Order: sequence, then structure tokens, then C-alpha cells
Amino acid sequence: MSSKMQPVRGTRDLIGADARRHHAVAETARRTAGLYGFEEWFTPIFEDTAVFARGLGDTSDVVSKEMYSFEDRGGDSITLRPEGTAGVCRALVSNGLTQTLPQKVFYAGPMFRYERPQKGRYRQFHQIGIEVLGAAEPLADAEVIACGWQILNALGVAEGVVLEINTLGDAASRDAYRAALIEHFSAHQDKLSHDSKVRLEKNPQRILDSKDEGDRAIVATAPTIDAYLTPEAASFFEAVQGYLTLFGVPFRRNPRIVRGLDYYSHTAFEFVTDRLGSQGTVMGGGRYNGLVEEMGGPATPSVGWAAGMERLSLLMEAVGNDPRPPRPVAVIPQGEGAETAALSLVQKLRQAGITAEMAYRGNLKRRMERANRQNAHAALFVDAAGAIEMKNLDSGDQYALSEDAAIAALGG
RNA sequence: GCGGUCGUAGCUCAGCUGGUAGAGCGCCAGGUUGUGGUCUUGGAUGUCGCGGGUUCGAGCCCCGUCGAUCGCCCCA
Repeated sequence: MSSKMQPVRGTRDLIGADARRHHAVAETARRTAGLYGFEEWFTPIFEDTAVFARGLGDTSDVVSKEMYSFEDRGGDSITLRPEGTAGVCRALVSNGLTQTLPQKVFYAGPMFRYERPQKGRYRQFHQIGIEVLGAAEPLADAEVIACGWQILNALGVAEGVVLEINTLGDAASRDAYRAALIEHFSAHQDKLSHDSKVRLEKNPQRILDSKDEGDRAIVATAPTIDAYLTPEAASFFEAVQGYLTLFGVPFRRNPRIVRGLDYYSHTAFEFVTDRLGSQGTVMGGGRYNGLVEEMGGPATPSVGWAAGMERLSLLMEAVGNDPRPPRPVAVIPQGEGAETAALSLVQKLRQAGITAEMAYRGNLKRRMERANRQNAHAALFVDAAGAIEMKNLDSGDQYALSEDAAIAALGG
């Protein structure tokens, strides 16, 4: 047992039902995002460390202690991407696409974070995400959110998932609010939890998010951002909510939502569920202005979200959404010398676009049992002369027919 | 990085106050040169996560370690 190779901590294999769910998440999201005009980009899985260090801001744990960074043989500092947005912004600049805005991007793939693994959280995990790059209009925020909502619905997991939105305001609002929060929490500093005392130094808004009982009482009396919003920031947030209502996307205001990464401003949102324990955020995002500039491009107002594929798969499993592979047709040679005729038939079926299988070995009983296990919907018995009988494995009906008739009947 | 719980067959799990392993499912083969999902008979599979300690003797007790899991932190 000890010599058995195991995947490294925080990684895992996706096989069978897990693999099918994972694939369904990516495929459903890709297709749905396509309906909204998003096109998929494939950016590298690793980047120059500066792409993330600069992009995400150094107050986040993601940068300060969770990155998989290493020096390559040429002496460059390389980092396995911990999230998708920074790489997409870098690619926008690298490819000169700042001249052709807006760009609507979909991505899906592995991300890496050195964290303590938990259910729905791995060191190699997978995200899907979309970004609208180069649109300052609140309509873009609403469109991005609506697309996310449609994906959750298409996956059948929208039940029990709630959209919570908030605004972080523009720079002026944010600074004023931050000052107010520091004042409020400093006044109660002695009653704050240890974690929140640290937050007060690093990122006071994070205290709003605290799960500590004692903190919550202090948070309850904390000011909300509304009084500190500039008129522009307030009307922007109003507009986003108006479009969401127009699009029929239900939401609820949660003034305690903050974002983990530094680049966010204005709209912040999370799709949350209570079915996943402490990994309740299923899709999260918001507006970010300034990230593209960090990559050396022009100011490019943008908005997007990312979702954890593992968490979406977990939700699919919880609601019993179990994608099945297509039901094959089982081709079964009958009698001596029938193998050649059967093989030629199975190949013709496949070329006609029909999912067909023929077992490598086994007697008739074994082949039938195997057909059953594969959930085959029909069996085609072929004899040495090439004569075919088709049996419907659901109804049990069986009759002889020609090869062409069989292909036609099976939808080829 | 911190705290709680748990590691026995491919899977789900049982195993008494310590006496060197069991069930169900699954798998393989037979009953059936022949038409499946039913039934029936038989069979294979474990250094009891790993390492050390206590003991005449450890799956069970102790220590360590690795892994999973739950919560914190953080985040999707």
C-alpha cells in the first residue's frame, strides 16, 4: 500500500461521474457564455511572477503566501496562475487588443494555490470565468451577472443559490468609507478578535466579512458604504440593479460583501449557497478598473467573475444532476465466423455518427451483460453471412432488418 | 499556518474487556455453443495508511508521520 503512488496533496483525478460533471460544467458554461457573445481565450498556465504580484495586490494572502512560484532554468521567476483575470488582462495588452474594445472573454482551466485542502478546495483547482474588458457602462456589469445566472440555471444548480450584490464605490467613496471603518473599529479595538485586529491594519473592510461572534456585534453597528458613496458611484450602482431587474435576475443587497483581490471597485457580487459548508461562494466577481494599466496598457474599465468548477460539480452532485454518457449500440457476433461481419458493421455505424461498441471478447451472455452495464439501448446480432437482427434492450422487441435500415433506425 | 474528527478488500462498512481478519456490493468462473437487467454455486483480493513503542501477543493501547475530512484564515 505504501508503495502505491498517490496524487500529491491537494490534487486529484477526475474519473467517471466526476469527470462527466467537470466536463458538463465547462461545456455548459462555454456554450452559455457564447450566447452572450463571449469568446474563449487560452492563456498560459504560468506567467511571469510580476503579472500576479502586481495585479492582485500584496495585501491578499493569495500573493503573500499561496502562490506556486519557482525559478526556471533561465533564472526567471515564474508562477503557476492562482486565478484567471490577471493573465487575461496581460494577454489583452500583449496582443494589442486595447485598440479593439470591448473584448468579451471566456476562459476555463486549472489554477493553483498553496492552501490547506478542504472539500471543494484544492491546490490544483479549476475555474471558469468571463471578463468584459473595456466597458465602463453599468450595463456590462448586469450582462456579466445575467450570464452567470444563466449558467447556474443551465447546470440545474440555481435552486438554493442566491445572488448577493454590493458596491465598493469609486476611489473617492472607497477612501472615505475606509476611513470611517477604521474610526469605527478602532473605537472597539479591544473587543475585536485577533484576526480582525490584523485586518484593521491590512484590510479593514475584511472585518465586515468576519465569522467571529464578537466581531459581528461590532460589525452590526458599523457604518455602511451608502452614506459615503459619491453621486456618480451611487447612480452607477442604481443602474446595475435596474438592469438586473430588467433581465429578471433576482438579487439581494448585502452591504458586507467585500472582495479578496485588490483590483475591484464599484460592483461586487457573489452567488452563494448554504449547501457547501464554508465553501459557500460558488461564483464571485465584480468591476475592476486599473488592472490593465498594471499590465502596461491604457486605463480599461472591466468587469467579470470567476467560478470554482469543483464547487459547481459538488452542487450538481448534491441536486442529483448526473450526466450520463450517450447510450451505445452493442454489436454482437452470433455463431462461428461472424466476427468479421460484426466488426465491419460496428465501424460503419461509427462512421455514420452512431455510438457503437463491440466487446473484445466473451460469449453471448457476457456480451449481453456488458451491453447492459453500458446502458446500451439496442443490440445488433450479426451472423457470419452478415444478416442482422436488432433487439431493443428497453422493450425486448427483436426483428431482422437490413444494414441500411439499421443505420437509419439508429439515427445515422 | 492553527484546532477537532477519522484512516480495515476496488466501494460502503463490521471487528466485543488487546488472542495474527469478516459482510454486502462489485469483480472473475460455472449452472446455460449461447439472447441481458432475476436466480444459484464457487473463486480471487488485504504487510488493517506508514514508522516506532508497550505487551508473551496490537486492527484495537501510546508516540510520531502522511493522508482525508470539518471548522478558522483566505478564497471560486
